[in-house]
Formats: sequence, structure tokens, C-alpha cells
Amino acid sequence: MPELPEVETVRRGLQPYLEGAVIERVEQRRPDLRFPFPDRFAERLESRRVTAVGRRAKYLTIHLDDGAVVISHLGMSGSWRIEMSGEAVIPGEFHYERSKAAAHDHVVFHLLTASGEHGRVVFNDPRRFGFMLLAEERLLDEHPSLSGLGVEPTGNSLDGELLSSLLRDKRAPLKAALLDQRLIAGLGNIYVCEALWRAGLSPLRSAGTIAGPPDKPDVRAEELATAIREVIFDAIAAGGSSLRDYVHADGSLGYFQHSFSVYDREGEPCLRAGCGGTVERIVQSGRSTFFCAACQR
DNA sequence: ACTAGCCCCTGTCCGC
DNA sequence: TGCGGACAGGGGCTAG
Repeated sequence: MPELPEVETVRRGLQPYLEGAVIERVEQRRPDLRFPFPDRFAERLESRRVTAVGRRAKYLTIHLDDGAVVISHLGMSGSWRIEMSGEAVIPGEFHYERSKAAAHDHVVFHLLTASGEHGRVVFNDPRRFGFMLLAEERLLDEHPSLSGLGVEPTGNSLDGELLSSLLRDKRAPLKAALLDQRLIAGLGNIYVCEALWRAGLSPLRSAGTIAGPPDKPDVRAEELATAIREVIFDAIAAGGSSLRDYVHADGSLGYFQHSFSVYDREGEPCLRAGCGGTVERIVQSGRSTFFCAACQR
């Protein structure tokens, strides 16, 4: 479920429970997900207090009081689930109902939260494309998973000038360039399709063709930068998109899927006023692209 | 240095 | 009802 808006939604859901909580125990239920877990992963987390829950692109970062950081990626099907005991802790006792693990529950963090409740946060991932790694906080930006990432679309720096410079001389299709995490970090298949529709740009055109000369960025780069930022902010405000899986850590759904203009709308009418076109589905580098050939040029 | 293609894995849906 | 194939929000690796 994971593009930037979904990961940000998960981060916001986990934050109230994780920040300030002590990780009393970690159940690591298999040796690997996409990658092997780090050596002694569970032991290295136990008795640590969580100081912050962050996000970089589509990665969650769980910061611990000893300077370690858990880097977690949700892959295609990863999700987190919060299970609280609902009871205040009685000192010296450890009790909450132990429910049976669900299928594909791979990691369970047993917590004592800052507000004094026992509970768990559970990582579930049927396809196991997700992963968890460990880094040192002071070296976080240099970690191999994060060091090559491009600009955050939620920051202030993504404007027409920067986007022009990122796309200039790129001959790859515009859609492929926007999916390249080294340029802009956090966009995925849904929001690239949606941003291109909002900007009225074809996913097929060569990326460099909207850059313009270095001294005068093309207005189309400006419009695309705006479209990217707006669609990401709109999606975050909607709690992300829930397609096949729940997004939120509390089990509730995002609702941005109701605002899709093109994604998953093959054969349906283009929603742009006066367009009259039909949304098409094509395949680019193995993934579906949804767009309107009539108004996206 | 680029790009396309394949792969990892499970679940679901659709057509026969 | 069963079975095979296509497809799914990602990204790392390889071969051109």
C-alpha cells in the first residue's frame, strides 16, 4: 500500500503509540523479509525507548534512545497494526489478552507506551517485499537505502526550476523519470499517473522535453511540479489511498481512491471539463499507466 | 551512464 | 468448482 501519502499516514498513525514507548520485547517470526533481518535484530531493540517516528520518501524511520534507527519499508503489501490492551498498567504485572497471530504477521513490537499502556504494533506483509534494517542515526542519510534518494515532494524545494534541472537531457519517458526515486523520492504508480493528468502531460513523452533551457524553465515543468505537490498533499489529507489493503495502523481506510482522475479508470470518461476523451491503460516498463490521450500531450 | 526487463512473493480476480 | 494467467501501491539487480 505504499506511496509517500500512505507511508506518511502510517507514520502519523504509529507516532502517538510509538513515541516515548519502551520496546519491552520483539517477536521476529521469520529470518527474513525481502532481506535478512540484521543480526540480533530483536535483541538490539529490546528495552530501548522510541524517541521519534520519521519518514523519508517511502521509508519509515523508528528512532531509538541509543542512537539506532529502524529503517522500515512496506514494499507492496506491508502494513502496521496497533493493538492496545486498553488498560492502564498495574506495576509489576504484565497482562493483556494474547490473540493469535494473523497470517503474515512477521514482526511484533511489545510496547509499554508513554501513557502507561501495554500494547503491540505488528508488521504484516503477505508478499514480503518489505524489509527492516538498522542504521546509526548520525549516519542515517548515508545508509545505502536512503543515500541515493531525490527531493521530497512535500518540501519547498520542488519547483519548476528544480524539476527542469532534474529532467533536462533525460530521454526516458516522463512517467519513468517521475518514478525514479533518485530524482523525486516518494512518488509511485498512482500519484505519477494522477500528477501527469493534472498537468495535462503525456506519460509517453520524453522527460527532457518539458525542461526548457537552463536559464528559462519551461512553464510545463512549473505546472508539473505544482501538480505533483498538490496531488501528494491532497492524498495525505485524505489519509492515502486504500485499494486492496487497509492503510491506517488503526485499521481505518484512506479515501483518496475516490478522488482518482485516471488511476484504475480504464475505459471511463476523462474528467477534465470539455475533454470528452476516454482513459486508456498502457504498460510502461512493466507497470500500468492510466492516462487520457486526448488531453495529456 | 543510461534503460528495459526480470525477479522477489502471495492473494485476488477473471475467463474458460 | 477448478485451473491458469494476469495483475497488484516497490525496488534491486542484470544485461544490453
